[in-house]
Amino acid sequence: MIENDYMIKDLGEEELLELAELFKMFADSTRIKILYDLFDGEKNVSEICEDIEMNQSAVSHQLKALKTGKLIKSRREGKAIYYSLDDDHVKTIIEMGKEHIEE
Amino acid sequence: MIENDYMIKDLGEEELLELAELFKMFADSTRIKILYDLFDGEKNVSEICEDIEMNQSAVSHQLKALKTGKLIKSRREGKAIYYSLDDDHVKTIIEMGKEHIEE
DNA sequence: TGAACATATGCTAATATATTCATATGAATA
DNA sequence: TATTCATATGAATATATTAGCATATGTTCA
Repeated sequence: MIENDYMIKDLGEEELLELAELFKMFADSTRIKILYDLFDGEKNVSEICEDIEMNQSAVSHQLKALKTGKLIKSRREGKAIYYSLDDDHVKTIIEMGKEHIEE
Repeated sequence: MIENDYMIKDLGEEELLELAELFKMFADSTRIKILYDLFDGEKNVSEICEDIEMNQSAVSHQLKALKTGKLIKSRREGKAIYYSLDDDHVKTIIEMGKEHIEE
């Protein structure tokens, strides 16, 4: 075993840092509202703003964070840009969280 | 449907806020190291400090956060206090995150 | 090409969060 | 009961994060 002390199992320090980064994406109310809003499917920025009742700038900033975090993807259609979930795990992770708080 | 716009599905605003709070617990490297350390089972504060290489005060502060968030529980044994995971979902949630980053 | 629309982005102020230090608490034992 | 060991806690500081404003970019269409 040529691992660090607390890496006896599967995850090393780097992976744990990556995990923390991932969970940060879910750890903000604006971002989780956006993600949850996209459970429905693709939506453009204006739709998202209306749905979650946040202004365009705040939403755009968080969309960027989510995209950087690879949780959503985008495509342009004319003037609008449509966002959608980029990973099945997003739903699963939120579902797990949901089960936790429901107890 | 007497719900808000973006509450068409199962989760309302309050629950989404709660979810964000929950994911905050996993969104810090010190906390996730602690949680992962406890995958092994019960450990006291000193052991955790050694395992994750953080000083006692920082660890204690984060243990308190995790306990307030109901993710861990504690019991005293003499001078030492032993912490352990308080919920099966903790493992599941981390596992889901792990699967995400492994792709 | 220039106005109008949709979205992105740089900057800033407000706020939140984590770590550290110093010290307090609580339990064991000499 | 005084000391030591294990842990918790309050305060201060450093750092990160967020939202909002102003403006830039890219697209459509008259």
